[in-house]
Amino acid sequence: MKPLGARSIAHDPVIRRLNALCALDDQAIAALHDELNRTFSVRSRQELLHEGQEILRCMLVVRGWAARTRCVEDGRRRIINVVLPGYLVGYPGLKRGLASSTVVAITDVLLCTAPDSSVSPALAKAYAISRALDEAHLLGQITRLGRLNAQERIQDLLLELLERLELGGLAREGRFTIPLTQEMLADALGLTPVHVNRMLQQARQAGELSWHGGQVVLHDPKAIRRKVGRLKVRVSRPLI
Amino acid sequence: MKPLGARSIAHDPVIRRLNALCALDDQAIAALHDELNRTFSVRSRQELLHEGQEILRCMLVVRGWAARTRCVEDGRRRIINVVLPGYLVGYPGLKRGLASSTVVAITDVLLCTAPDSSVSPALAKAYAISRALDEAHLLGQITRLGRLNAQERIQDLLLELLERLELGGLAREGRFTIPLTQEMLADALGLTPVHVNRMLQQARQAGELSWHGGQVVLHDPKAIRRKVGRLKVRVSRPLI
DNA sequence: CGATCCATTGATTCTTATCAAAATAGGTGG
DNA sequence: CCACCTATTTTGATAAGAATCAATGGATCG
Repeated sequence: MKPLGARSIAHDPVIRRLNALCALDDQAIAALHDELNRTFSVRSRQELLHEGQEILRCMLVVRGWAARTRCVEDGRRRIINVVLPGYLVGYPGLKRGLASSTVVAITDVLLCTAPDSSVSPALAKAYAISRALDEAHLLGQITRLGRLNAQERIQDLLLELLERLELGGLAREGRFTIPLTQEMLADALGLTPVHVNRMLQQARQAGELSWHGGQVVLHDPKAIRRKVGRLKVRVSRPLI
Repeated sequence: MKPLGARSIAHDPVIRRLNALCALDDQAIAALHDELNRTFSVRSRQELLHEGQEILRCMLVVRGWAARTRCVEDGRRRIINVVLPGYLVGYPGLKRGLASSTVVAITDVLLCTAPDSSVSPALAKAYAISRALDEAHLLGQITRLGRLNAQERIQDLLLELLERLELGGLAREGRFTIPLTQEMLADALGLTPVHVNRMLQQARQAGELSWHGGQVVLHDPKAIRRKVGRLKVRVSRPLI
C-alpha cells in the first residue's frame, strides 16, 4: 500500500474533494488510494451511463468532465448538469438501481470504483453530502433557468463551476480550465449558441470575465455572486 | 386496529399512491392507518419546512397541496415543484437532515408522520421509489424550463400533475382539481402571469383544455404527450 | 359595501431565436 | 512545415416570443 499523508490528500482532486466534504480517516484514504490504482477510462463523447440502464456499481470520476443529459426525441439533448472530478456516478450503497439520466463524457474521463461506504463512516458521510450537494445543484439549475436572464445564467453557472472545482483544488482565484464549448453551455442554459457567444463578449467587454483557449477567469467572483443573488452552497453540514 | 381491506386501500390517496408505487403488505397498511389517525394540519400559506431548517421527522402529505420553493433575495419566490397527497416531506430514515428548500402550503394541508421504513420492506421500497420519482420530476422540470416554449411548458406541467394525481386516484379522464393560481403556475414555469393567461386562453380556444373554477380538464392527454414529447414516468421499477 | 385577490385585455418594449455566412482555431496527414 | 479538414467562434440581419406597464372586470370575504 502507498504511504499516506497530507501530501497525497492535497494532490488528488478526488480525495481532496471528498475530504473537504467530510474529513476522511485513514481507512477511507487507504480504500480510495487502493481504487485509484485501478482506474479505467472512457473516451470523450462516449456514454458512462444510459438512461434506464442498470447501474452495477457506483463510480468516482477521477479526471475529466462529464455531463448528465436527457435525450430527447428530436435528436437534441439537454444538459442537466456537469459531473466533475471527485463526483459520484451512480448511487452509493445501492445495487441494481436504474439510471435516471444519461451521462456522457465531455473530455476523456478517468474513473474508478467508489469504495463501499462500509469501509468508513467518514466516507459514508462524504458520499451523503456529495449526493445532497448534487440535489442542491439541481435546484440551482431550476432557479437559474426559471429566474435569470441570459447574461446572469451564464455567470451564475460559471460561478457554480468555480465553486465546485475549488473543492477539488481545480480552480483558484476565479480561474479554471473549462472543456465546454459555447454550444454545450447553451444546451445547459436553454439558450442558443449564438446568444451565448454574444453575452460572453458583452461580459468580456464589461471586464467581468475572460474566456480564451479553454481558460476561464472570473475577475470578481464576489461581485458576480452579489449581482446574480447567488448563495454559496454550504458544505460544512449535510444539506439533507 | 381498524379492519383492513381493499376498500380502505382504494379510498385513501396516501395508501393508494404508495400501494401503486409498491404493493403494500398488511404491516405497512396497518402502520399507515395508525398514523392517519393522528394527523395535524398546516394552514394555507404557512411553511411546512424552511430552507436550512433541521428536519426532525419525515412526514406524509395526507390532503392538500404544497410547493417546494427557493426563496430569493428580491422577495420573489421560485416554485421548484409541487407536493401532492401521498408525497413525502423530508427524508425517510434520516435523522437531523437539513431542508434543501422551503416547503409552503398552497392549500390547507393535512399531514401525518411517515411510518418508519423498518415496519415493512414494501413500505421502504415505496419510499425509495417515491424519492426516485421526485428526482425524476426535478429533471423533468429542468427539461421543461430549458427546452419548451410557454405553451408547451404549461401543457407539460399540467400533464405531469395529471399523471401524478392519477396515482393517488385524485384525477380521472384528464380531469382534476387544481388549487394553483395562474401566478403560481407562472412562478413554476419561469413566465409572467400575464403570459400564462394568454397561453391558457389560446389552449382553450384550440380546444386542448379547459380550466374554470379550479377544475382542469385535458381533453386529449395522449395528444398533448405526443406534442410536447413527454415520456410517461415509469413506476413499475425504481428509477434509481 | 369596500377591500382584496384573481383573471383578463391592450399597447409597447426588450430579449432571445432564427437564418445565413464568414472568420478562426485545432487537428491530421502528407 | 504546410495544406486541408472539421469544429468552433464570431458577425449581421430579421423575426418571434415573452416581459412590462397599465388598467378593467369578476369574484369572494369580512
